[in-house]
Amino acid sequence: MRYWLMKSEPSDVSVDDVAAMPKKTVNWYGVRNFQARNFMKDEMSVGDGVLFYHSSCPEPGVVGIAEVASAPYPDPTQFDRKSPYYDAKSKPEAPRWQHVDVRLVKKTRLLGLPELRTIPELAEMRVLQKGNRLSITPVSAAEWRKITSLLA
DNA sequence: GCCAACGTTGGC
DNA sequence: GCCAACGTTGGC
Repeated sequence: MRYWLMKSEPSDVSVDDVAAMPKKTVNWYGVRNFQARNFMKDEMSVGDGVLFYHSSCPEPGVVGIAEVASAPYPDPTQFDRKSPYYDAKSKPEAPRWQHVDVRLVKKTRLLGLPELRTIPELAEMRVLQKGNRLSITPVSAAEWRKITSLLA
């Protein structure tokens, strides 16, 4: 059992959007960074804990608790010529981009970036480091416990 | 809109 | 394999 923080732009897929989806589940499409992809492809397991994070918005921060809900499989947007995530270099017989499904367990209050920065136990979190851009980052068990306790 | 950080591309 | 140029991310 591992823990992850996954960023989504709410203008694309917000926590409320996921709450409204069948089974509160969304396929985590659009990741086009190899490091983030490798976390989904190689390191995630069904049932892993996920912090649902809103980025590139007026109030960035954690807005929900979710879980990994599938094994990795090819992101369909890579083959969709109309999608902004279309990748001409990816072939169906050798897909470049694998992703997982994510199921929202519960929407929480906003635990905003400024508040996250005030919590000493979270000082090492990847998402709080300067220059961090990675859209999926590992979260330690201690960080997970701290954050979920604040959101309980 | 700005800009720091950093991943990717492509010439050599 | 190096590295400059370029594009993107994402907070402010």
